[in-house]
Amino acid sequence: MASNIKKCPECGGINLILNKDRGEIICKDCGFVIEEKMVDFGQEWREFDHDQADKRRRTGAPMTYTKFDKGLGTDIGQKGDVYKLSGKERNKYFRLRKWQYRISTAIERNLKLALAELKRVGSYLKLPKSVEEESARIYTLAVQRGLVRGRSMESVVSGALYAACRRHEVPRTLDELSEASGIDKKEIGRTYRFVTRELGIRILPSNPVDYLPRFASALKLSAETQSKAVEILELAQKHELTSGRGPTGIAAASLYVAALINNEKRTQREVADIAGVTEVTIRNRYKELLKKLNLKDKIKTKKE
DNA sequence: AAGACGAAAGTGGTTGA
DNA sequence: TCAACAACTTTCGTCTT
Repeated sequence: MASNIKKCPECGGINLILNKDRGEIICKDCGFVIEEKMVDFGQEWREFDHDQADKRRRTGAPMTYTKFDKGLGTDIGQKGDVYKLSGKERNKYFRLRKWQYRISTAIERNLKLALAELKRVGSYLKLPKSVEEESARIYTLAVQRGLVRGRSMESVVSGALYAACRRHEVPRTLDELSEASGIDKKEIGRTYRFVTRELGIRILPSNPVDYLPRFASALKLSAETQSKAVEILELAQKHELTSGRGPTGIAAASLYVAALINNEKRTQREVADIAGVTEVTIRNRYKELLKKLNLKDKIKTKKE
């Protein structure tokens, strides 16, 4: 705690004065300006009771796409002032209310359902909040563009989630999403492509490296093996072994090789199951890795 | 006996005419 | 729109440890 007390660097005094108006901290003893041009993040008003708080606060709850109206609901009022108006004006209000109701219910009812589903799948896959937000945004856009028509709501939700995962570099495989949402893998892939194309969302081809940590921990591999796998992967990318191949296959093969080198052998079967590819694919990638990267010697020396 | 390896045939998706 | 094609899977038989 003692180290937390600020001392004046000039004279060593501890009588520092915070001058909020000027944004400065000044040493009372020697007048040295320790910090200046500070930004005051506090509120500049005071609240003594709830009424005053309501009046003085200028912000509300944080805005979020995971609420169907981004957390900012506004209705055309029903009670109070309306009844002070008469005749025409009052009817106008009622008409507006009716229209707002009609417009909003169609889209919002859909959004409410979809976002509930989105959260369910998201939490099942243990996705970070940022990804949920992103996919909610994508879904909202899709609904507004009428892209859901003719497709099941669930599949579009899954597609949005998949896209969001990719963009945030926490890729989940289509299989995982399929399992979590109960939607056919092909269907998710289709809507994913459709939605991203229509919305002009640019997705980088997913990087095998992003899969490594998850696979590695699922296989209970050591951190060294994991970083070894990253090394191998980078080498592989230099030799252009990665383009055109499925990223999961490459990631799996790198892990498999890395495990061999570090004497943490896993069977091809185990690695394949977790990565969601077959042994054959791992074998093919594995073969290529050995050939191009001259890793054969390394494995042998370890074995001996 | 289990795991690794390889060949052959099948599948879904992309591409180019 | 259709055929060719590459990547990946499935299946199955053989080899190694």
